[in-house]
Amino acid sequence: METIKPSSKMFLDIVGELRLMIKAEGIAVGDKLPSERVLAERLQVGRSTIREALRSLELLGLIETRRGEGTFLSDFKKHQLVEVLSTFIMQQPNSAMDVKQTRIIHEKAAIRSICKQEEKRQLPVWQSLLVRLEEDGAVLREDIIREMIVVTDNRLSLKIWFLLKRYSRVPYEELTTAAEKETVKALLENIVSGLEEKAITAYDNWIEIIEGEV
Amino acid sequence: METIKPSSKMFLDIVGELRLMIKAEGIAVGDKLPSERVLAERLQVGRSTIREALRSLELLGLIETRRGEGTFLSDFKKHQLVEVLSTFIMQQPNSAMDVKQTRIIHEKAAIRSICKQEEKRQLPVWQSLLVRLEEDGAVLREDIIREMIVVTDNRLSLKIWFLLKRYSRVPYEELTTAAEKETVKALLENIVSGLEEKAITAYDNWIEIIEGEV
DNA sequence: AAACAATAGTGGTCTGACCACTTTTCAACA
DNA sequence: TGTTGAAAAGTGGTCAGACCACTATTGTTT
Repeated sequence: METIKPSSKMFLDIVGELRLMIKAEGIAVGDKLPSERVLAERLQVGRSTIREALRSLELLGLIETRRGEGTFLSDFKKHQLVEVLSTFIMQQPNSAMDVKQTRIIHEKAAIRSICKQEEKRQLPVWQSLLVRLEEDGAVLREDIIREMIVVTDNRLSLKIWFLLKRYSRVPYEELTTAAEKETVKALLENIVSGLEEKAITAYDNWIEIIEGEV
Repeated sequence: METIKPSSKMFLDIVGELRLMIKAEGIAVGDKLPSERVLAERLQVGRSTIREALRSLELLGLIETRRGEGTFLSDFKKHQLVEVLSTFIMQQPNSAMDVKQTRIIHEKAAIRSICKQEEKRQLPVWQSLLVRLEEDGAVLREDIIREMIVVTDNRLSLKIWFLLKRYSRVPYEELTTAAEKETVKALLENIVSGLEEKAITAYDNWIEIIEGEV
C-alpha cells in the first residue's frame, strides 16, 4: 500500500500502521487481519518485522493468532497485559505486602459497591450463601469474595483480583472456626442490609481472623 | 542454560524465561540484559524468537533497547505503550468503563488509607498543595492523586494506577474552574482532618465535575 | 451426495546475511 | 609516556528464504 518513513524503530511504525489499517478498513473485533505475508508485502517490510509488531500486540491482548488460520482482532477482555505486568512486578521486593494490600483494596471496593446498589444487595446469592453457612458450612472463602467481585460487573477488577489471589498465598479455603462463620454471616447480612461501614468492619475482622491463622 | 519445553507459543515461554532469568541473576532496573544472540544461545531458540519476546516487552515498556548498546531493564515509565493501547481499546465501550471504575477504586482506596493514618495526614504535602491552590492555582489534577497514592506506599497499586491512567486518557490537567478548586480544597482539608467519609464525598464531587467537562 | 485425499494458505521457527551504531582494543604518533 | 585515532568486536534492526505444523479449501473418487 503506502511506503512508511523509517524511524528508529520500524516495528513501532508497523504497530501504528496496523492501527490505521484496522480503522480504515473497518476491521471489527473477531475479524481476520491480512496474513503476515500480505502485510509484509503491503507495508513493504520483511515478514519478521511484521511479526515483531504482531507479537507485541498479541502480548497486549489486542490480537489473537491461530496457527493455520490467521490473525484476528481480539476483544480486550483477554487482558493478557495485566498478567504479564504483574508477573514482572511481583518479583520485586516489598511486593508481598503490596499484593495483599492491593487485593484487599479490590475486595473492599466490591463490598462498598454492592452496598450502594439496592438491586445487587437483593440478589439471591447472598441468602443462598447464608443458608449454606448455617447448614453444612461447606463454603470456600474464595467463593464468597469472588461472587462479590463478579457481581460488581467489573471484569478488569475481577481479573486483577484473580491474579493477586494467585500470588498472595492466602488460605482461600473452607471456613473453619465458628467465630469465622459468625463474622462472615455478619458481613453478608450487613451487605444485604446495605450497611456499608458495618460490612467493612466485619470484613476487617474476617481478615484479622485469617491473618491470625498463619 | 536450560532447555525449555515448547508450548504452542514459544515466544510466550521466552517472556516467562526472561522473567525467571531476571530474577535469578538479580538484574535490576537500568541493568543490561544479555544480548539477543547470547539469549538465543542460552535458551536454545532462534534469534528471531528472542526478538519477538523482547519487542513485546519493549512495547509494554518493561525493557528499553538502544541500538549498538544493548537491552536494558526499564522501569516502564515510557509512554509509547499506552498511546497505542488507548487508541486501540477506547472503541470498546465496556472495557473503557471498567478501566475508569478500577482507576477510581485505587484512587478512593488511597484517600481512605491516608485518612486512617495520623502520620500521613500530617504530611506537609497537603498543606503545600492547599497553598498552591490558593495562590496561582498551577496544580495538576494528576499531581494531587499521584501524591496520594505515592503516600500510601503501595507500589503495586501505584503501578496499576499509572497504567489505568494512561489507558483512560482522562483530562488529568490543570484545575480549571473555581468550583473545582473549592472541591479539591475540601478534599484535601477533609483528608488532613481525617474525615474519611467527607473526603470521599468531596472526591465524588470532583469526579462529577471532571465528567461534566467532557 | 458424501467421503476422502491432495493442495493451498497460515502462523511458528530457524538460519544466515547485511546494515547502522556504539564500545572496546590497540597500535601509531607526538 | 601519554594521546589520539583507526580498526575490530559487539549489539540491535532488518531482510530473505527455507522448513514445519496445522487448517481450510478444493477436487476427485466412490
